Formats: sequence, structure tokens, C-alpha cells
Amino acid sequence: MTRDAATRDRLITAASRLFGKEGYRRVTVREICREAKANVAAVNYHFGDKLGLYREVVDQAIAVIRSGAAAAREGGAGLPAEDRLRHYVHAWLTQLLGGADTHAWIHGIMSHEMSEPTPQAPRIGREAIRPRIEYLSAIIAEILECPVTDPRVRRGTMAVQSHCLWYGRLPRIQAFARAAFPDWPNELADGLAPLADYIAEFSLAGIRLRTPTVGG
Amino acid sequence: MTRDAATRDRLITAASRLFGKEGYRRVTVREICREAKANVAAVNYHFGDKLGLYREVVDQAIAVIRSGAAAAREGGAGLPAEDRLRHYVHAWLTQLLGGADTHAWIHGIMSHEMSEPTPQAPRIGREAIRPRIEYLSAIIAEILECPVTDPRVRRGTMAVQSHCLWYGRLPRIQAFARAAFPDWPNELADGLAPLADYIAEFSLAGIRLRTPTVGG
DNA sequence: TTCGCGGTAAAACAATCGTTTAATACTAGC
DNA sequence: GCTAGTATTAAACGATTGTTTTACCGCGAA
Repeated sequence: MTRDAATRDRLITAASRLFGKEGYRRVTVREICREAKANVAAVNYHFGDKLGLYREVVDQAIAVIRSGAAAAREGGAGLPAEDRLRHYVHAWLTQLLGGADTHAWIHGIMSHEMSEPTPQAPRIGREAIRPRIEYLSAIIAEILECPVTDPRVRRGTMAVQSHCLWYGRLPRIQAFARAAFPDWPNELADGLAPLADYIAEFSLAGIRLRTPTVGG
Repeated sequence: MTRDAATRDRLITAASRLFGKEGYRRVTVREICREAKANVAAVNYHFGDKLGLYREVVDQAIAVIRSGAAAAREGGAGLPAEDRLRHYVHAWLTQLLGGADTHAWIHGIMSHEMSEPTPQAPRIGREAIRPRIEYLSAIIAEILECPVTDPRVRRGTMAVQSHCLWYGRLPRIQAFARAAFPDWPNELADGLAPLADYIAEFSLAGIRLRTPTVGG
């Protein structure tokens, strides 16, 4: 690895952490370079411009997400649909909240892309979110014994998605909650297994409803 | 109403819309003044600084939210707990997605405060979110026939909250979804009643689970 | 009228942003 | 050991940000 690649890597590492934490817009090039111990011009030299660096970070994020989705797919192979959903929720929450060495920055980027999209947003939708949605939809369609085009499949998928992504922003949510309720407990005090179980069972109960969704 | 109050109001109106759409940070003072047809110095003259204007906008947002929560409380008075939850979901989604004359900007502000907090975030937590959480928690505790301090109440509340807030960002979500699936349908094609019903029934099914949440 | 004052306007302020420049330090190839 | 090309550095650039300044306008009171 040449000197070049070293600072290149340091820049990507720092940028990943910062972009994940604060979003593309809020992070400054100077901040990245300070953390990477590189000169201010390093970003433009190695990546053309700030968006070029971000594009590279998004590349890595997409790759990790896809491999994670593939792992979840393989890990659940052969299991009945409901167990595959339980497995999926577990795997995703682990990826989201798994600890210090986790890829939390990735979902930080996706979360920020949701509230403040960059030119990379469509790519993230196509290459990172789509495989997830397709996998989850197939599980739910199997549970409901209906085609994946059924509206209930889409809504059930959104329900699981929203629940998991909500807890993916747990630190921020708890900061808010503790402003309102000072003794709000730490949801992960007993690890994330109880939480993942709750989300899975809660979702399964809702998905299993076969009644048409019109009216009360 | 003096000339002064007129531009003051125009500034608040423009700022509410823009802050709700883009968040505090991303909106510029010049942008607000251009939309309000006021001079660039008007913000500093009337509100001290940009944050003072934002504080005033947040004041109004909190007032509207609290009155909305009070209306939902009264509208559901006397009903059984499950119907109160259905009513609550309906009312909230209406406020979130009700149309052009709605207060969507309010939840835009809250959504942005979640991913990019400002100094106003704790106040929003205390004065806007807390009453909501307390009301919803009381409903769920009644359904579960348990004290509001039970962890299942908190998790059930978060489940409803996450589901509703997810659809509160429906426009952005659909933009993302259509990048991945070009023919993603419009969830509100038949109005928001079917969607609200789905969310309510989905949530009730999950909440009704009495089984302890540990293990599978 | 003249004065005082709240409101508005144009211009400029300092700070910060992403980016560029020009010079220097380093390394590989002959 | 010299050269060519790459990587790094300090400094500055132009654009944009929130804010301040200064002058001006309109209008009721003395």
C-alpha cells in the first residue's frame, strides 16, 4: 500500500464515520481532513470533489448492506417463513445496533438520505434498499399465502421496515425521550435479543391478520 | 395590524413552510425573506437572529400539536381503549397527511429535529412529544390491563409511534421507493382511511400479544 | 413645520464553505 | 545521482452564510 492509498483510506474511514453521524451536508471537508490527518486539498486531489468522496463511501455502504442481506438470506434458507422473518429482524437489528465495531454509519447515511437526499439517493434506493424489500416481501407473501403484488404485502413490509428503522435510530430517539421523561430506560440493557423478538412477534401478529384492511 | 406585524407574520409563515420542508440548518435567511417579500435584515430586526425566528415557529408548532392532541383526547372520550387507539391513529395521520391546508410543516420540523437536532429539540420533546406518549401509553396500558410502567407499554407505544411517523414521511419514502420500483403505487390513492385502519389493526394485533417477549 | 421613532432598504461585515493554485517533498526508473 | 511524476502542503480564491451598519421612509406628536 503506497502512501497515497494510506491517506485515501484514512479519508474514507473518517468520512464514513462523519457522514454516517451527521449526513453529507453538515460534514465539512476540513472536518474530514482534520480527523484523517490530511491536508484540506487531499479530498479534491484523491476524489475530485466532496461528492466524489461521498460516492466512494456510499459504494462501500452498499456493498456491506448487500452482503448483509445475502447473509440473512443464506442464514434463513430452508426455514419456514415466520422463522425467516424472525431471523431477518434479528440480523438487521444486530447490524444496526451491534456495538462499536458495527456498521452503524451505513444506516446513518441511509437515514440522513431519507430526510435530506443527495444525488446518491436513487442509487441507494436501487442497490441497497430494493434487495431488502424484495426479500422481506417474499417472506410476507408466503405467510399470507398470496402473491407479492398484494397490497397487504407492501404494507406489511413497510410495517416491519418502519419498526426496525425506528430502532436503528435508537440513540437519537432515546435522547429525545429522555428530554421528556428523564428516567427513560435503556432499551438495550438486556442486549438486543429481547427487542428483536418483540419486533418480530409484534410484526407477525399484524401480518397474520387476513381480514381485508378496509373499514374497522 | 400594523405594517410591522404584517411582515412579521409573513416571515413566520414563510419560515414555517421552509423549516418544515428542509429543516433549520438548510434554510437560509435570504430564502425566507425572499419568500416573505421582506428585506434580509428583517429577520434580525424582528426576531434578533435566525434562531429567534425558529423559536417562534416552534412555539406555534407546539401549540398546534398540543391542541391536536387535546382534540384527539376529547374525540375519543368514553370510547373503549381499542377504539380510542383507532381514533388516535386516524387523527394523527390526518394531521400528517391531510392535504394542502394541513399542518404538515409541523411534523416536518419534528422529523428534521430527529435527524439534525437544534437547541430547540429538548423543548419539543417536553412540550410536544410527551403529551402524545402519555396519552398513547395510557391507551395501551388499558388494553394490556397492566400499569403504564410495564415495558410492553413502552414498546407498544414505540411501535405505533414508529409506524405513524413512517407514513408521516410518505412523500420522501415514495420517492425512494420509486427509485427502486418505478411503478410503486400511491398509498393514498383511496384516501388515508384504509391506511389508518391498517395501521390501527396491525398495531392492535401486536399489542394484544400477552406472551412475555423473551425467547421466540 | 419639525422632531422623534419604528420600520424598511441597500450595502457591507466577518466567518465559513468547497475548491484551486503554486510551490515543495517524496519516490521510482534510468 | 538525476529526472519525471506523484503526493503533500500552505495559502488563497470566490461564493455563500448570518449578521450589522447606515441611511432613508412614513407618520403621529409637539
